[in-house]
Amino acid sequence: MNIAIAQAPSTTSSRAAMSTRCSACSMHQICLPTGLKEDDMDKLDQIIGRRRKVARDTHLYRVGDPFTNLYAIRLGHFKTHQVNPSGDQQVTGFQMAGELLGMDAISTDRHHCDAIALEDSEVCEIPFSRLESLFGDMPVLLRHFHRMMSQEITREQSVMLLLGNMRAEQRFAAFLTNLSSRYSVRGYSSTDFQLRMTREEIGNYLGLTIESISRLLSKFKKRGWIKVSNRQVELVDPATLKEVAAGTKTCA
Amino acid sequence: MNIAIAQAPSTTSSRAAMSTRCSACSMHQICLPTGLKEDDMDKLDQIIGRRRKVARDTHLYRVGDPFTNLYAIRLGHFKTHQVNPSGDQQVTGFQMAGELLGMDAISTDRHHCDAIALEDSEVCEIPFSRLESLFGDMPVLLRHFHRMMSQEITREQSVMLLLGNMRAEQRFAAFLTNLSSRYSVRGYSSTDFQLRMTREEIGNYLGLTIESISRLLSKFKKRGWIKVSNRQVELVDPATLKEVAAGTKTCA
DNA sequence: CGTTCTTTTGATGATGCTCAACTGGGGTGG
DNA sequence: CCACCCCAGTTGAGCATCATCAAAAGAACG
Repeated sequence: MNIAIAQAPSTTSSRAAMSTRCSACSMHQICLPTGLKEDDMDKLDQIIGRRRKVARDTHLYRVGDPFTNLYAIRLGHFKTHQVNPSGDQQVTGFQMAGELLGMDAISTDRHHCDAIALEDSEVCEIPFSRLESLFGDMPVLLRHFHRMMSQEITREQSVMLLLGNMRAEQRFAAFLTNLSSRYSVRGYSSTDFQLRMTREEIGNYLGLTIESISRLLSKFKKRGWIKVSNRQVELVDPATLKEVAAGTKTCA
Repeated sequence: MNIAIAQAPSTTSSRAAMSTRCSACSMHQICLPTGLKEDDMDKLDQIIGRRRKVARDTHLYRVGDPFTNLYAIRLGHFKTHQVNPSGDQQVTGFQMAGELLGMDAISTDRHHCDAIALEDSEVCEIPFSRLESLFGDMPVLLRHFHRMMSQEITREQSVMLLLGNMRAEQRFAAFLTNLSSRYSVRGYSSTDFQLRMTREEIGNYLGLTIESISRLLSKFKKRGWIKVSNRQVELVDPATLKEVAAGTKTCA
């Protein structure tokens, strides 16, 4: 709960435009420009104002902030969370490179959640009104934008399934499996990765307590399904984890 | 779980185009054509192939069905649910007139959930590819479409908050309050309405059992917050219900 | 090397589930 | 018209899962 607001002297330099272009970005096969031809990608490049650094534990935006930009993650990891009237939070997602942040703000022109960097990260700032002005001439871009919004809807539906129907160990197995496949798509190891989030954040996301997460880690480790050392995780038996996630196998 | 597949002889007639137009529809202030001028609304009308009746307990679409249409609800109520590999379901939402169904299918061109009518209903079939062809010339339509997708994302986020953080009574109060405000927007009573869904469906949606729902109804009734007779509900003390939903008040 | 924060582990308890029996309304058929 | 059935819903008793509380151990950091 200790959100460091430290970002002091780097602010100006961090907002300076970096010369990186979509076509040179390793995420362009996943991110917004997917499917675009060279010249269309250039047009998109031109409206992307700046690449912005976001230091670990700092906010990219907060609930209530006016909505002007979508953000594409170039590098790093984020979490988003909602806050309800009585003050407790719900982590609604963990986002990684190539994913889009801020789509929930379109409906009301204000952000509905907080987005916070889990590590030092970089995002591309996409002014939404300028993006809209491109849609008329670039149906491919529009199409892919719709796919990304739709994908977000689908993702949230699976979280609803997870929170509404699954037991603790099933949720956690699903969580690990999900991370695994997302890293795999990005060309990283699907079996070895660092958890960028604390146990508390994982627990919050999965509707469980930090203690439960800790116990689940120990249990899975004892079963020989994973190896854990601090934040470093190795999925020793991904197949079994998938079965547990699917509910076809219980660890009694 | 008994899904009647009866719809036999009415099929052909039910799919016949009805002459109802967006401009004449009571939902056009809420639904897709929101904000459109007369002539733009006409263009939209022209691509909406048919108004289709969907009998109670029948599917509008199923998981895996190819995606060709979005559906705007003209009349009636629907539920959507997901099914996971081990066969159990999660109701992901209850939809009413003016709301859009099928947006989760855009990303993969296949439906990700089942949509089922809770009562005899009517939908407008919106061929998505034809809708896309309108976007170029009708920025207002595109804008509102984005708002509706974004709204769906926000809605699901609040369900995540509900499932992840709230106690049973809080969830149920939030559920009633949500229905109340949606009916209010549509010009119906915000305090008197029929539940179109079974206790089981409510429970599934809220991550609770049918027995819990029943007990909560009794408890709220005993407290004098609501009146219940079968599916008919009256919110006697909506203010308190909102407090309970917000978590500022517990019923110890 | 001490301080602080995160994580682990244990003991206890409450919330909501499971199982079971019962109630009541609506439809059907004798 | 009444008896019956069937299904949705209600209510109760016992129990499991996971939360809560507490304490100790381990990592991170100056």
